[in-house]
Amino acid sequence: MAGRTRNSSSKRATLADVARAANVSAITVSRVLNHPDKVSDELKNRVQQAIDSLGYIPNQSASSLASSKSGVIGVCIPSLSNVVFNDVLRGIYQVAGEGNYKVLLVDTHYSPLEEEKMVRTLLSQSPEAMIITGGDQTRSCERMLSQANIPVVQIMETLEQPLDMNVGFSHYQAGYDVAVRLLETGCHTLGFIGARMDTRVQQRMNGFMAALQERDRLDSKLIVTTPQPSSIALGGELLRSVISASGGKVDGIFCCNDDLAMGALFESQRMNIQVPSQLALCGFNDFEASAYINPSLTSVHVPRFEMGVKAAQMILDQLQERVPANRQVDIGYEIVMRQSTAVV
Amino acid sequence: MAGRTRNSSSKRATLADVARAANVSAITVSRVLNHPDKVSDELKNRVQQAIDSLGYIPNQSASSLASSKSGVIGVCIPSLSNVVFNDVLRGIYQVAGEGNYKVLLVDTHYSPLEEEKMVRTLLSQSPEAMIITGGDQTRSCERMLSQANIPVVQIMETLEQPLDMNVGFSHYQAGYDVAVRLLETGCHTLGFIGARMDTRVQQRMNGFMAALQERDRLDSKLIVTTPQPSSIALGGELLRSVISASGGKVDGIFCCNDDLAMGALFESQRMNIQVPSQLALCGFNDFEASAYINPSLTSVHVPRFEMGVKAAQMILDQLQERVPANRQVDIGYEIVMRQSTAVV
DNA sequence: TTGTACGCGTTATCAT
DNA sequence: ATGATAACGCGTACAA
Repeated sequence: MAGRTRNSSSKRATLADVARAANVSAITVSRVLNHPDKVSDELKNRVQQAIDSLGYIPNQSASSLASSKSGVIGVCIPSLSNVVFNDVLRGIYQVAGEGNYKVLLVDTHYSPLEEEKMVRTLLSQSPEAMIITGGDQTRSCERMLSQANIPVVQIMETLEQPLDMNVGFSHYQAGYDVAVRLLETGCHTLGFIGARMDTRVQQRMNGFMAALQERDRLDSKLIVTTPQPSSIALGGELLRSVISASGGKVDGIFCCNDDLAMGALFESQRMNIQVPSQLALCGFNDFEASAYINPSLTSVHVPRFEMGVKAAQMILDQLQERVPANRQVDIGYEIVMRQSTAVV
Repeated sequence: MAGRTRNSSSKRATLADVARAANVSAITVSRVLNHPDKVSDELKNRVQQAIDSLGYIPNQSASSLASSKSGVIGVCIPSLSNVVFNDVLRGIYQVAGEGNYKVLLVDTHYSPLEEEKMVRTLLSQSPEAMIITGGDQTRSCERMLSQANIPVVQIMETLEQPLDMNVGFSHYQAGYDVAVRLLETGCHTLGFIGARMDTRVQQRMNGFMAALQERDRLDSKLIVTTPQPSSIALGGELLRSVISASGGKVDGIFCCNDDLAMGALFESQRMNIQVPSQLALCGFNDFEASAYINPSLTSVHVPRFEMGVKAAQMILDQLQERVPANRQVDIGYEIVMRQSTAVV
């Protein structure tokens, strides 16, 4: 009873309701909405009025079912808290929005099994395309994805064998390059601190270690990692570990991301260790703070927004049958040398 | 032709396909999926095998249409880049996931008009509930929301007249309290820097100014704002503005968020201004870095994750007909005094 | 416990 | 340019 007082408790208007109000057939209403050019101006006006007065909102489920077009792009990222994905998502949302696609976003918590479950959930929404992070899917997940027969873009890293399309860069090469650059600035004893250790962080570490190994500079005691999620606090802890492992001799550290690097920097300040004269620090991802902190932080800049944009564009191109120029894109990166590493 | 080579290009399996393969009726398959307890073990096994071998994934559009249950919660936030929403979203996703709800997330770019459009888009997906930021909706948006007849939670700030449910805190009171605390630490000339200036930032500013006004300490020249999006770089610029507007006399600044505060801190360091002895700084939102930076940053801590959790919980309670204990929750905040403000 | 018939709201197809 | 009819894939209601 009480609930019946507002007419808002009456059922949502349907195409048929609008059609009745406008004295036309349902399909005409549908056309006004989806192919306005195929309807005469007179009917268009009548229908539009009925739509407005009824507050009609199309039922996308019915539309999807009838047209097998959901207008949804599924997106899988490993973590909602990791700021790195903010920019990527922004790029995806921007392009998707422009193309009138909705984004269904899920968080896999860095777990391939959870990813598999989430992909199943996404696929049940009949997405027209998927964007998924990295290449670490379960077999079953890969199978679902390929059976879905929709465009799939794997992002964040370049893959040897993408499921379909791919936008990213080589974390291995980036790590390798960082080692080389740090050596060039005169570092002698290099360490690495890494948290979370997902496949991409591992690649950075592998590249870094390979470069050192090739030059006979690798001391694996100075490679300190933890599966814990990355944080500033952790950066401080890991810094202490490396310093003590090196007996105080480490003079350059590659931090697997800028959180860790900032933590290491703050901790250095507290320990009265001069950066960069006593200790060089290099981060990864180039957060905004890295450029402004004192001393400013050398970091690996990655065009994350552009990566999101590119991924979404490749999908739209594909969906609109414009064949995308490339099915695999290396978006690159740039090591930005700042005050936390010595001038060469 | 080429496209026909993989059987993956054949159509997605349906309930009927599974039913045929398992030699049962469609409804039985549906029951295995949704009410497994109502099916005999034998049939359950047969059906499950058919499901697995066909790689059947339910069509949520059809399900939504038939049951008018979409399993979707719509979420509106004003910005994907603003880190503040990460934690809130994490809370929402966690609780929603546990309740087997999917989240459809949209970004309104701080524009009520875009919000209205996005809400329309969300509603077309027949969400079972909505979470929306703040109370600054257009009339038309409010109407749609109430006509949708679903639980709606407005988050991030406490509202006088919520559309439905509400979780947040008083930004006005927080700003007021900051002024009081800064005065208590011995500041004489207080300024404010604010960016973006959405309604919540305005509330913080209003509260701050009111406290100063009441104590005859308000110098409106020292209230410096810009509609530009907040950033660390901007914090530095705004700091300079306030300092010059005050003729160098400002000795305490409330920054509308931690980005700005960090920018102000970094700039102070470059200008050789001692924090807090010459200048006290207080931020807002208490990012992780604020606790570790040197000097550590006084800031207003807000339980964002908890806010997201609470909002989602209120919705689940409502959807499961457990009447929620409260329809409006003040999640509170805490001013965390650190090194960037003097000890009292 | 299992099945049949029908409807959910929309669009595709084919007519007019 | 407009309309009638039949899907789309699933769940509800009821029947057996």
